[in-house]
Amino acid sequence: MPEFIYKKKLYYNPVEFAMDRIGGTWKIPILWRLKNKTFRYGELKNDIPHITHKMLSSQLKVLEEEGFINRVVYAAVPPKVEYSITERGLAAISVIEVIRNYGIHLMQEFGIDETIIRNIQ
Amino acid sequence: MPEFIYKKKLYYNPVEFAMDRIGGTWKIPILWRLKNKTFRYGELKNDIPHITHKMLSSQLKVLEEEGFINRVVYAAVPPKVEYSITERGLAAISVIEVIRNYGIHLMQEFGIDETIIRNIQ
DNA sequence: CTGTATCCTACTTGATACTG
DNA sequence: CAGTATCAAGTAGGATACAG
Repeated sequence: MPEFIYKKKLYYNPVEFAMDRIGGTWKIPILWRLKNKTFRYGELKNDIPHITHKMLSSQLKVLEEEGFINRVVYAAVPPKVEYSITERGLAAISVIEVIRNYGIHLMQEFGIDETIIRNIQ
Repeated sequence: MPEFIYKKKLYYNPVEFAMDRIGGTWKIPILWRLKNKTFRYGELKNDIPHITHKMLSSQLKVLEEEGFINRVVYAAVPPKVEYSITERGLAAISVIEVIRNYGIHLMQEFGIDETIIRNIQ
C-alpha cells in the first residue's frame, strides 16, 4: 500500500503530492513573482491578471502555512502586508522552471502561435 | 495579453499547459508504467490501484489523441489492445522524474512516514 | 476484453458582500 | 488595504449499465 493521506486527501504518488503543494492555477504565478522581489498584497493583485481577491487571499494563506512564503504584517492604518519567498519556495522555483520550459516546448509542438509563446510571462 | 486558448480552455502560462497534458490523477501512473514496457488494457487496469474503468479508458484516449502513447488494436475475439509510449511520452517521463524527486523531497520535509516514502511506486 | 454513455457527488473557483 | 464568508457555476471523477 504505497498510498498515503495528507490533510485528509489520499495520494497515490509523489508527483500528486508535489503538484498539490505548488500547482493549481494561481500558486505558480504567485511564487514566480516573489522569486526575486517582495510584494505587498495589492501589488500582487495588480500584477497577476485575472486573479480574484478570494483566490489570491486563499492561495497566499496556504503557501504561507506550508512554508513557501513569508508574510509580514506592518501595524499601520491602512494595513500593510508584505510577502516574500522562503528557502522552500526557492526550491520549488527550480522545479517550476523545468516544468515551464517543458510547457513551452510542448506549446511549440502543439502549434501554439509563436507570438504568444514569445510574450508569455 | 500573454494568455491563450487551447481546446476551449484559457491558459495563463506554460506550466498550466504542461500540467493539463500530463497531470491529473491518472496520466502519470499510466505513463510511468508504459515507460519501458507495452501493456494491454487489462494489464494496466490490474496494475494501477484504484483506477476505475472509466478513468483508465478516458485518460488513455486523450493521451493517445495528444501523441503521448500509441494504441494498437489486434483484430481478434476477444479484443486485444496494446499501449506503448511514444517519443513525446518519453520526453514527458523525464519531466515527471524531476517532479517526482522533488515530491519525495517535499514528503520528507513534511514529515510523511519514511516507510511510505521507501515503498512508493 | 475493451470502449462508451449516463447519472450523481464532491471539489474548485468566481462573484459578491461584509469586516476591522 | 487586506481578509473572510456565502452562494452559484463548472468540472473531475466514481458507480453503473450497455455494446461490439
